[in-house]
Parts: sequence; structure tokens; C-alpha cells
Amino acid sequence: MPAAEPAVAKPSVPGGPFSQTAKYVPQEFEAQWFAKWQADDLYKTTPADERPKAYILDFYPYPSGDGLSVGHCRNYVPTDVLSRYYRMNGYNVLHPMGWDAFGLPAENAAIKMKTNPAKLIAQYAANYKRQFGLIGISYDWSREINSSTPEYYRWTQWVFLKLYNAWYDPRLNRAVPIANLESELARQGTRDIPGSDPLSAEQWQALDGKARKEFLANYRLAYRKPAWLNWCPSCKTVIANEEVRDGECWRCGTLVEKRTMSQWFFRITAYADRLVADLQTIDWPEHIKLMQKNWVGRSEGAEVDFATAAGDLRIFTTRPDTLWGATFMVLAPEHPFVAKLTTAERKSEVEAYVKDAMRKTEADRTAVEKDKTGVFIGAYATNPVNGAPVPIWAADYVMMGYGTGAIMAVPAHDERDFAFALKFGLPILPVIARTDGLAKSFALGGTMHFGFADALRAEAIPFEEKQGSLYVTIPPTKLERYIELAQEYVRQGAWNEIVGARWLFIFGRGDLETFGGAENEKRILMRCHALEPNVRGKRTVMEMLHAVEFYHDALFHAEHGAMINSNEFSGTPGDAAVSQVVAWLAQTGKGKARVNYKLRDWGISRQRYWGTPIPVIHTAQGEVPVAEQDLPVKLPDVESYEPTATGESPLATIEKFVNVTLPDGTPGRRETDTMGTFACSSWYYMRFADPHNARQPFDPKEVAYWLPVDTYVGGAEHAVMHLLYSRFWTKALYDLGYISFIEPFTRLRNQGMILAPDGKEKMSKSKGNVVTPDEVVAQYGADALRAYEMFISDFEQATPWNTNGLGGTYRWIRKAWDLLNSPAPSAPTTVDEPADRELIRKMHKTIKKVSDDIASFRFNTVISALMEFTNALNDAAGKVSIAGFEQARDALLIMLAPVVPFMAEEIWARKGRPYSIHQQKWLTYDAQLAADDVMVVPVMINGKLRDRVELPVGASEAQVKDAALQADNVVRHLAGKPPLKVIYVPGKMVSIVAK
RNA sequence: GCCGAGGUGGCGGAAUGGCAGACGCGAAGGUCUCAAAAACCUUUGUCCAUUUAGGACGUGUGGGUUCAACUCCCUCCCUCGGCACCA
Repeated sequence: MPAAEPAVAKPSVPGGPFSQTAKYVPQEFEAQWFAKWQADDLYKTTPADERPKAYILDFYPYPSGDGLSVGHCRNYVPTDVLSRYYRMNGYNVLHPMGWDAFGLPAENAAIKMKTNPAKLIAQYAANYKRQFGLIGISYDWSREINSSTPEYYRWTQWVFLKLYNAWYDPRLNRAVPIANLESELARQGTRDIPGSDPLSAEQWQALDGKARKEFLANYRLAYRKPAWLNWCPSCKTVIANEEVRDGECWRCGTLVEKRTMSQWFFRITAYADRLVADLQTIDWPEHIKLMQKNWVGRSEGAEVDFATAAGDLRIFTTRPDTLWGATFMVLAPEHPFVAKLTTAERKSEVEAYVKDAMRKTEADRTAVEKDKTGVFIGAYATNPVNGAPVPIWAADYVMMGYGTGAIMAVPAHDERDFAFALKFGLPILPVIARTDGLAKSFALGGTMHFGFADALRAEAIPFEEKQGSLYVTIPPTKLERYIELAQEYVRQGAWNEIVGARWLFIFGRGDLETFGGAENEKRILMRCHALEPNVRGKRTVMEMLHAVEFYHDALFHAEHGAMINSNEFSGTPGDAAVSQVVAWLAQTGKGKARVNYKLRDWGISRQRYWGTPIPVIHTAQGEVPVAEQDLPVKLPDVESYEPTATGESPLATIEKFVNVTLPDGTPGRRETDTMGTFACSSWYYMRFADPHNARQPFDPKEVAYWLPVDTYVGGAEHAVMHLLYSRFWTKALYDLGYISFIEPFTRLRNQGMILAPDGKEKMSKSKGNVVTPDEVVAQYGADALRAYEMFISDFEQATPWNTNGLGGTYRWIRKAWDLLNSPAPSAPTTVDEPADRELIRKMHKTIKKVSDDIASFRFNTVISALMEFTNALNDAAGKVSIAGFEQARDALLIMLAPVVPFMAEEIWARKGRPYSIHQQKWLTYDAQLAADDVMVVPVMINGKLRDRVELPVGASEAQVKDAALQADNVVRHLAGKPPLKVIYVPGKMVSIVAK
């Protein structure tokens, strides 16, 4: 780490040390020191300079009325330690804080308390700020931002306009101005634009202004389209997902309905591939990257059209090789074809089902696997590969937002389809061969002639016999032989079947039916029904087979095996099946390859007051974006913050806000939706680089210096959405030339949650189990709280707040205080030189451990290393030289500075050293002084630890092995047996293998 | 349901293929004290042995890879985070 001179603070105001008490009484000096640091601007960040920079950022919080708990401090303390550590290492550090002030909690609080949300936020933020000061967090408050101020949201609106005026050109693979598209359309239509609906230049020119705008909406990065919302018919408002409990409104308990309204979206899906690819360039926890990748959910497959009475029904499938096994289709309940195709006699049932399904959340719809629901709509589609009629169902396990909202169900090879088909008695036809060769047969007692068991034994075909029935697992090599035997032994009027690697029903010699294809399925079922009354209730062959527990693992699989029962494609090997079928679909015009994403466009519209107004005006000629120079579109004051009965935001009732006249005299209505708060948080980290700029969102020079964020820290609950949206905005602004980096957060770390003291509950005011930093600071002081927050557990792991441990940390700090404040011990009569050397060795080992662990977020072991060093110093007192002791004491004090900044500063002042300890240089680690001169090598025999040998560090392999073989307990355990193998892992271990 | 994380002494946790339990809490015994508190010292995974030496077992469950597994692979169980309008 390069060491540059730290910035020099302003001339010191008088003060410090603030206490002369010998005992550790943190309450006597902590608040005074914080006031002095603030007065001196000790933590004020300077503008861009030639020093290396470190931008260390905490997720900015919504300042809740409840204030901070000790749980919240879990991330603020460690990032503060990290910031202080970087400052001491000569970095120019940006460590700011601000408020995510818009959104539902503030609005709901305002409605409840009948106060302006801005006032509430100001009050709550002031409390947070006070608490941050209490625990010594070194934010530069001159850079404080608040997302709900016009100074800030003006630029959120500015980004909206940039996205609105851009489109994603798939040929350049980046966003470009929408004007480029308009001129291309005027010149040559959509001819060269991949994936576009055909439109000629002439057709474009013939469109009027409004129609052109509607066409361009298909391309803009910010656009409007109809989408579903939760609607409470009693409150007459749109309600958030969080406000829906078991399908009911959390306020009034009314059943929530779904409504469609036109909503604004950002086209994040255009960036899907880049959002995945660029994950490689950043240092984030692997599991977070994986979650983002899965959230984007790229899958390759095909879209295929199934003909229906209402026209082609387009489905998306990742398994086009299973098309021949499609035995029904499933539409999302909200799919437009449901209404179009439902037959008159099914209508009431289908409508009831759809209404019910629309109430559920997505998680509810896909949950509870045993309880698949759905309804037949009475209509059929035609499978394009074989002309087979396929019944169409509506079921809530299919989502409108994924693929085309319609699937072909292949129950033999899709788990959800399998469960659904079993429940509703739909045929299940295998069309892909198993890759493991598992074949089974259950010979029910009385169906086979006497001697069958002996015949199987003679052929070495394994089986189990229970209550007269045979459970046979047929090895692949014996399959043909089994078929012969079964024909020979099956009784007249009975049958034997084989499932798994083969699907065969054996009714007698030469009387075999292959289970494959719809016709055979029906015929087999009829014959079985005729022969055996017990199976007459079974609606399909598979249902009949599924009644046999023994068969369960052989009936279903989702592997990529060779195709079977698929006409001319039968026999196509598994690794080629998908690509060959896709090629054939494209060639015959039945379908085509398609890449699909789980990721959906980002909906930003909120029918709420407390958010950034969307800067758009609606006119008879279509929507018009507000001109950049007319920003911000300010939130007007309103009487009531509650949404209107029409579902619009309260803004819709403010005539002065809504009605506008454009410069050319055209009357217009302002958009009254506001943006969800993820918009505000998608760029705030850029604003911190230049937070008070009134002319631009930020000075490009400052952003070029400070961004990207070097270390970004917050809860894992934001793993996907906030982080994905921020990455998207960064890439869009990069494409449009405003910034020069493609990823906003170079290093990301997530803190684990601190749970309530009594177990597994979260801390929450309603449960009354919140521990506040205020009460802990009052009792133990801020430094003890800081150290304990670090010590409590691994940074990323959730853990309960255990107050017992706090006392131990406090005792350690007090011990360190006594040690550092005590007068220099008198020189020992004889200086123990090895002890002297040992203390300095421990010091350098501690410097390394503490430095490495702070930098890599292992804060709990930072504290344990400092505890060990404190203990080592106490043990060494009076035994080592005064010079050595003082050197080690000073090292401890410097290392304590980022962790317990108040105490370190107080001791520093008492020692008369120049203010401030927080501007001192960090320590240098000396590998030679840290090196051991002896090593203890454990010796294992056959994996069990038997002895240890002590040797000088430079000992050769031969010397170590020799010593190991001569160790007392090793000799005893070998008992004269020669070692077969002796492994030496240098410096670590000797492992002996002996018979 | 889908995606992700986790499960180690009485408790928080350490150890990322190489001595399981660092560090801290708690507990037991001791020193000091008229006494208590504080502080300090000793012990502290379980079991067997105990005079010493030692030995067996042990990181949610069951299996596997390896000279060596808390660590890597597979099965199952349990807990937690997210699932697109809470942020």
C-alpha cells in the first residue's frame, strides 16, 4: 500500500485529553472527542487529488422513525474501521452517507401522523446522524444527500429522460439516442433491425405523430405498457405486494383483486447478457453473482406455434426435443387466449378459476407442489409436429411474465407437468430414453405361471419376493431375455409390464404392446381395464403404473437422452436432439430458436405521492418528455397523501400540477405516477462524488476520480434487485457517454443479520426486542460497542445479539487502557532476550494479521488478534527491555485507533503526542522479525495424530522425517512395523502410512 | 415451489485439504478480603484410564474421494435470506 502524507487537519481547537481519571470511563471523553473531530473537519474528504483514492460506501438507508439498532451497526462499524485504516495508509477516502427518503414507509408514516413526509424524514435522519456520531462513524457529512429533495431528484428525472430518449441497438450492442432510430426508420424502415416487426420507410412516414410515438415505445429504454397491479376494492387503491397478506388487504382485510393500468418500465432486459457477462469483472461474493445470473435466467430453446380456433398459440420451450410428448397445453390464467378459447359450457368454471388465481402472489402460485390447480378450458390446439389434438388448460403454475405465458406440457419429462397430469388424469407419454438404463418390472402375485422366480434366478436377474409378488430390477444386458421369459410365464388373462429403459406391456406370447404414442396408450389402458377390475379407476397408463410404489424412480426423468416415440426423430441421440429439432422447426416454419430470460423489464410506476415525479406530459398527440431545462418537476404540496379512489396518485387531484400548456400552446396533463425508490438508489453513489452540483448530476472529473465504488457494503436482502438495477443504470449511462466505467461496485460485501438476543427472531419494534446503540453506549461506551460489533461473529454470518460477550470485550478494552496508560515498567534486573525477541515477533505477526484481516473483512479475528497481543504485552511486562516493551505498546495503540477511536485518541493526548492519532501512519510489517525459528511438526500414523516433533525452521525433509520416525509415541505405535510411506508437507505435517 | 446461504463444546465463534475447538462468554476450583464485588491464577469437547503414560469418540444425517476431510463430491433432514410495488 503506498504511503502518502495524510491530509493535515485545520488548526486544532483546544481540548483533550478530556479526562484525567485513571480508570477507564469512556463517558468522560467520547462525546467530547467526536465534537472536536467534527469541529476540525477531521473526516472531510478533499476533492480529487493525486493520492490513491478509496471509495467506501454503505448502502444508504431509509431513516426509520425507530432509529438505529445494534443490528444496523453491524455494517456501519466495520466500514468505518476500513475507512480509518485506509486513511492511515495514505489514501484519499470517500466515506459518505445519505438518505433513501422516498417510498412507502415514509408515506405511510406521513398518512398516519398527518404530517409532511419531508418533515418526518428530516427528523428521523437527524436522529440517525446523532446515533452515527455516538458510535464514532467518520462520515464526511458535508456530502450528505437526500433522495427526496428537488436538488437530488431533479437528476433522477434527468436520467429518466436519458433513458426515455435512448434505445438499445442490437447491432451495436449498446444504447444510442432514439433520434438515430427515427432517422433510420425514415430512411429504410425496420429492414435491418433484428427482431423488429416489419415496417417500411413509407409506412413510417405515413404514421402521424402519435402513432410514431407508440411505435417508438417498443424501443425506448423508458416506456409505458399495461401491467397488472394489486387493487383493494374497499380502499380503492393500488397496494404493494407487501401490503397483501394471504390475498387480503392488510388494512381492511378485503380480498385483493388484480387490475391492469398503464405503467412505466425501464428496458433492463436489453442488458440481460451484459449484466451476466460483466459479473466476471467484479469482486463480489460468488453466491450473489450466482443469484444475479439465475435472476437474469437466460435459457435457450425454441418458440413453436400451436394452431387453435383463435389463431396460432405461441409457446416457449427449452426442450423442443420433447414436442412429441406434449399431451396438453397450459396457459397462464391471465393469458388472452383463455378468454378467446374457453367454450361456453366451461366458461363459468374457468372464470372463477382465473379470478381466484389472480389474487395469488407469484410465490404462492408456484408453491405447495402437492396442490397443483388448473382448469380445462374446453378447447384444443394442434401439435404442429404430429397433428395431434392437445387439450388446453389454464393453470396458475404458468406465469404470464415468463416466455409467452403458454407452455406445451410434456408430463413425462417435466416435473411440474408430471404432477399436474397425474392429478388431472392427463396422458403421460415418454419420448426421451433414460440415460441410466434403469428397467423394472413388478410381477403381481398370480399373474405369472409357477416357476417364474426360478427362471429369473437361473438367468441371474435380481428380484425381491414379497407376499407372492416379484419386484424385478432388470439389468440392461438381460432385458431381451426377460421379455422372452415374461412371454413364456405370463398367465392368460393377466399381463406383465416393463417400465423405465423400455416401456412394454406383455399380454402373452407374441402379444406385446409398446407404451409410446397416444393410440397405444389408449389401447393398453382398455385392455388392462378389461382384464383387471382393480385398475379400472385409473385414467391413464401412467397413473396405473404410478400406483406401484416400486416404480416411482423409473417412471419420470428430465434428462437429455435419446429421442423415442418421436416419428422420424426417434433414435436421435440426446446431445444432438435439441439442435436437430430446432433446425427442423425453423426449416419447416413450425417454430424457431429463441433465447428467453426470466428477467423482466423493471416497472417503476407507483400510484403514490412520495416519489420522484415522472417527467412526462400527456397530450392528445401522445406523450411529451419534459425538457431538460424545465427540470425538476417538483412535487407540489398536497392536502392528503392518500391515493385517489381511481387508483391514481394524489398528484392527480392537484389541478395546478396536472394541467400544463406546452410552449406551442398544446394543452397537456402531467404524468401523475411517481418512480419507485429503486430509481433513486440506482445512481446515488455517483452523486456522492459531487453532491451539491446544481448544473449537472455530477462533475465528470470528480466521478472519474472517485468511481467506481471500491467497497460497497450492505445486507444480502438487496442481493438482486437494487444491485442489478444500479448495474443497469451504470451501463446505460456508460453507453450514452456520461461515465467511463461499466460496473458501479468493484467489491461488494454483505453483512449478516444480528438477531434478537433471545434466539432466532429479527429485532423489531413490534416484538419489543430491539437493542439500541444508545443504551449500549451509555453502559459500556462506544468503543466497546464497536469492538463487540466486530467480534461477535464472522461479518457475513447471521448471529444473535449476545449481551454476555459484550462484557468480555469491554474488559479487554479496559485491560488495554490500563496497560497503555500505566507508567513505563522499571527495567528488569536481567533482560530475558528470547522474551524480548518473542514480543517483537508477536508484534509483527499481529501487524500482519490485523492489516490483512481488516482489508479482507475478517473483523472478528482482528479483535481476537488484538486481544492476544494485549495478553502477550501483559505477560511480557517486567520481563523484557523497556525499549522493546514501549515499541510494542505503541504498536498496539496505533492498531487500536481504527477500532476504538475514542480511547486511542484520549490515550494519545494523555501521552502528549501531536493531535490526531487518526492522522498517523499505519505500521509496517517486517517478515524477518515475524519469522519463527522453531517449528512444531505434528506426526500422524494412518491418519491419527500420534506425536509432535520440534525442529529448527530450516530443517530438511530428511531431518524432519527422521525425527518423526524416532518420536516416542510413533515408535510405540509402529511397534517395529516398517512404514510403507512417509509424507512430509513442509512446515505442516508428517503423515506415516503403515500396515 | 424456484434461487441463494448456513448447521462445529453449555453459548458466540476459530480453523478452506494438513494438530478441530484460536479468541471471548459461561462454569468449577483457588489467591486477595471481615465479607462481597472487582482483579488475578488454574481447569474446562465427551467418554475410558488416571499413579504416570495414554486411548476411544467427536464439526446436522448417511455414504464417497484422500496418506489426511469442518473443509471436496453425492443423499437426506433442519434453519435463515430473496422471489420483481418494503427497501
